[in-house]
Amino acid sequence: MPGIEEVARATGVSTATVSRALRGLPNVSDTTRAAVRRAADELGYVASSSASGLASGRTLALGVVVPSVSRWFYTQVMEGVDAELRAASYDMILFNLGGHRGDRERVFHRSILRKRTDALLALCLDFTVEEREQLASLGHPTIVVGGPVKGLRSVGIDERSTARRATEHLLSLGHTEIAHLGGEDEEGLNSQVPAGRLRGFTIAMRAAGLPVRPEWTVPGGFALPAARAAMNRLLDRPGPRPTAVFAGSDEMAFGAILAAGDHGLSVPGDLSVIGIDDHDFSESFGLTTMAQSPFEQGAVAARILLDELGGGEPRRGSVRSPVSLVVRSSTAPPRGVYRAAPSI
Amino acid sequence: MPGIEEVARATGVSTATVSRALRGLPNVSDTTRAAVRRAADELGYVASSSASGLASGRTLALGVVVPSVSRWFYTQVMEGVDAELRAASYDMILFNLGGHRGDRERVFHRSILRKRTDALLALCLDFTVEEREQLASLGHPTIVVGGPVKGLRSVGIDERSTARRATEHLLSLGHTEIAHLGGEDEEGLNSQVPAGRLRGFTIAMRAAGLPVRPEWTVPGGFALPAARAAMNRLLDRPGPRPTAVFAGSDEMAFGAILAAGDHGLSVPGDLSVIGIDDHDFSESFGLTTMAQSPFEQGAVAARILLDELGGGEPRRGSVRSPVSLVVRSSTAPPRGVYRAAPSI
DNA sequence: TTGAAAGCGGTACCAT
DNA sequence: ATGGTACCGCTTTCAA
Repeated sequence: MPGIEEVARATGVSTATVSRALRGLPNVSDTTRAAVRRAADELGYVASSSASGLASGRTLALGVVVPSVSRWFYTQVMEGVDAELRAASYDMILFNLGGHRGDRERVFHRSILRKRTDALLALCLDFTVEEREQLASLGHPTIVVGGPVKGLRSVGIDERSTARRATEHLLSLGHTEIAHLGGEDEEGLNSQVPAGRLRGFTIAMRAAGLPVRPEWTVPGGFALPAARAAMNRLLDRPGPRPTAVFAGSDEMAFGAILAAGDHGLSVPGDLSVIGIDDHDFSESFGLTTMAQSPFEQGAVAARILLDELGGGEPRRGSVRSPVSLVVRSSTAPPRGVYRAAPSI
Repeated sequence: MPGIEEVARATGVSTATVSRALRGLPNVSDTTRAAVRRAADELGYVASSSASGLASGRTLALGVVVPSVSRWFYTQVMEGVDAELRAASYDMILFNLGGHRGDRERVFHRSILRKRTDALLALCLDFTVEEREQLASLGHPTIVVGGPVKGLRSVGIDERSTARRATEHLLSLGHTEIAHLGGEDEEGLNSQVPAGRLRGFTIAMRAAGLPVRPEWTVPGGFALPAARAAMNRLLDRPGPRPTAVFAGSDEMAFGAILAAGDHGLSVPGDLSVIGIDDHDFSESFGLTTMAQSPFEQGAVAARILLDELGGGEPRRGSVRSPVSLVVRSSTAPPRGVYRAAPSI
């Protein structure tokens, strides 16, 4: 592990010139630069990030705060962020809250504030007032992906209109008995997301003059097993059953499809199911869904931060990421409703 | 963002004492330590990681090299690693190869070798000779999770015996016509994993006196859609069909189950399916599988590195992580085979 | 275009 | 138990 001095010695120039040459700064003759590069290569010299970080004040690292690392949405965002970081030669420091509310404070104090990063990207988190102040005091560019946070820029879809469009798809097929399988508020997670989706559902139902039945509005926990159980409980209820269900995420939609199977109901024959996400498995399951691209959202957010770090004007305001309806085979008109085939 | 000097000034002690007090080192009076702690808290002082890293030579960060971040196994390992790191107040630097072979060199050069980390944990990667030398020259403790690498310690399951046991489960049910849906060698990924699983399958079949039919030994790409397509092609073939399939991962097993459905075959009636992993979705799909715990593997590997960094004796040799057969509803005797119910 | 030298903000050794 | 003080390895003026 040679230091910069060795390279300087080998090249016969000063460490200042080595530093400049290696970082591509101007005012270094081509011949010198080439010689330095070669010497560095041969010696296997790589600058110490601690030393350059200390001296320059920039760490060339981005902090990413995630609620957990094992959910489709988060992994996709991370891939998107990472793709941008790689292109810019930035490293990624992963601050995983791992679902533990208690560790959250530690992550903030011991890690995020340690100046290990030049900027911060947070996923689907709500911040407390104190946390926001700490972030602000760091003076780092910050951005949020997935769910707006008061006082912070964000990149994400319009939760409400996405949910509304999903619901309208079911309505347009002729459904009127529609259940809502939603994500619940998880501690510390951004509650705007499930709330916005429920709101969009409600708006669509109201606009169609339909009631939102509380007993058909159930929390699905954002994960397959919980959603399946919740849907099974819903289907177990005496009385009429819904003919369609809007799930707040594709994973929950998978749960709904399985629950339908548990009850001997066919999809979409007896139950139409629509989700939000376009999960990697959705095509395989023939799930109709509102597709979003968390990869793109992560990439866009990372770009914004990198641009700012690169000296660009801070980009104010939030970015709305596009969504699109992907119709597959999990939605169809309810039994008894026949419509003319669309003309070609 | 106050520096250590401010804290020293506020407390009336030297920066040396502040440093000792805050890091919990001995030889600091209780009263002094308390005063320093309070002052630091009030001022919002947090040591700069660059500065302490430069001065101490330790970064309090662990590098984790992953082939990609969006696969179940990797995310689970990451969670396990992270749990240990949090407990030890270590940060995690994520080096994602993101599937790009070309970026791999950059990751190695620009990032891993930048001394940003104290130790390195790699997932399911094969290293080139050159890469191994670079790692060695870093002098950092290194470990691999998932698939043995020559010259490096590793934590992982016994691929071969796991596959053998999975196959034996099918054999014990009376199956003789068994297909193998395997992962293929992906560039830069550890080829030992799919190879070991295929080998274990072959061993079990041979031991049972059964042939391994090449046309029933198909690559499934380790992901659901590809596996489904591969299985569909297999089932499309004229002639006899397998009555069971051993999938090299649960995700591929899901693909096999869906492919069975595509062909109007019932699982396990017409086709038994077994996988390896115990994926989050496996219980929901009733998949029989050889369960492993990547979370645990990640945690164990991280512990080994942390112990070593903490001054413990380097732990030589590899760790075998346990697996267990979890029988669910995707496996049953082939049609026409009746066996006595097991006595209770 | 290049070099000299003063930090960057801590840590750790040596005194006291 | 505490303070003084050389560094740690690189970046960045300022001069030449």
